[in-house]
Amino acid sequence: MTTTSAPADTARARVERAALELFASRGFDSVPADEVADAAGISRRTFFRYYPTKADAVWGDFGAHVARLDGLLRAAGPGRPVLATICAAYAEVNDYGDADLPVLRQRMRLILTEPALQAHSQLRYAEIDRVVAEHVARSTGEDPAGLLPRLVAASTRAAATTAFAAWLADDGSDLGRQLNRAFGELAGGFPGLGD
Amino acid sequence: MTTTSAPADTARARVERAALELFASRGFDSVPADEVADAAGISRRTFFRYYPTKADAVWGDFGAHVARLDGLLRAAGPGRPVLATICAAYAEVNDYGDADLPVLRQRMRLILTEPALQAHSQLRYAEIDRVVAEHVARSTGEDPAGLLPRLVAASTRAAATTAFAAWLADDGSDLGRQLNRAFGELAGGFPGLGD
DNA sequence: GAGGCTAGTGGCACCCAGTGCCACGGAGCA
DNA sequence: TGCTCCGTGGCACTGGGTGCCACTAGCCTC
Repeated sequence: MTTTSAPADTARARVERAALELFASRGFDSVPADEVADAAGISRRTFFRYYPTKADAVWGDFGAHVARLDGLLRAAGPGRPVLATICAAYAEVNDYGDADLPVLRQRMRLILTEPALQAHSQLRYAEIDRVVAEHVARSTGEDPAGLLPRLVAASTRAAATTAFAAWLADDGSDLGRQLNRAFGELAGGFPGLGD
Repeated sequence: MTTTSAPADTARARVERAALELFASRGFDSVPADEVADAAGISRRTFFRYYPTKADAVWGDFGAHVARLDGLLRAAGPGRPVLATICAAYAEVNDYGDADLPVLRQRMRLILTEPALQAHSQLRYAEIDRVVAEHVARSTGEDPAGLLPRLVAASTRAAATTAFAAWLADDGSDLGRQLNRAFGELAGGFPGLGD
């Protein structure tokens, strides 16, 4: 869940790199925003102009990420199997080159383990859920605020984050494979649980 | 998701009531902790001894809630259908008398709509997920940190919060019924989506 | 009953996230 | 040269959260 691999030595990118590095080595709560700003060569005030909260610096250009997901879902159009489409879209949006994987791991490790970032993530996930729920609504003709679209959005997102956690816990594994496994279980209604 | 109906005019309970009332009427961010403390007749310092964060005041005694869920799941024991057990446990833990429903609505409306509380909720949900994942692990003999237990915990929780949202949006509806609907869809693997 | 221990409380000072306001400086243009 | 405009930095302020200390009420012991 990040931006492209464009090296781009913009101030924004420097902030993001400094944030990941500092937070990963010393913990999110132990590094004041001032220090990240210093490391990136800007003032604290400017830091908060680039990223509205300290947590946002970890997420990079997440808006573009959501927009990309939205584009893929809209492109898939209705009529195709919904869960499979969502899974494929998640996989494609999170398909990074080998060079970018370490950064992705660092980012996701922070987001999944640091409590403050874990909390913040809910707000970001809500953006994803909105986009996914709209796709389900388009596919089924329901109201995006109805139970089914919301439920599909929330549980596919649960599948995605679980896949991320599993990928993170296993150094050798492939993210796409974990996503497929998780979505497979979900789509099957969890067979083997005895219901 | 709250404590029992015990009226209990303890300072803790007064804080909780004042918090719900003030936050509901003026918004979570617009009410400083000082004011909640004042309204409950205690100092700001003492407020933060009762509740470690301002957000926690909204949740009441959530630890007891989680403990109750854990107890129900352990009591159900392995061998029973897992999703059905989880659904029943969620339903039972959230089965309030008519007198307490308005408070529950107020609480859940805050948690589901106020961004700061939405973010904070993730930390609370993590406690639930832990308990549910352990139950799945007991039932299947897997590692609680494995993909399936985590996935079941995350997606059942997604079902539960979605059910809450639907219940909240529809004044007349019954929470238990919404939970059953959501869990039914989940357990069926979302038929009718064309996968 | 006096002294002492303890738990709950309040006050104070501090750190830090985030924000509004203003001042500065450089780029572009007339 | 003067103008505007934009990005930046500094400053001060609000508010969440915490560590520290002082006070008090109860309770226990001698």
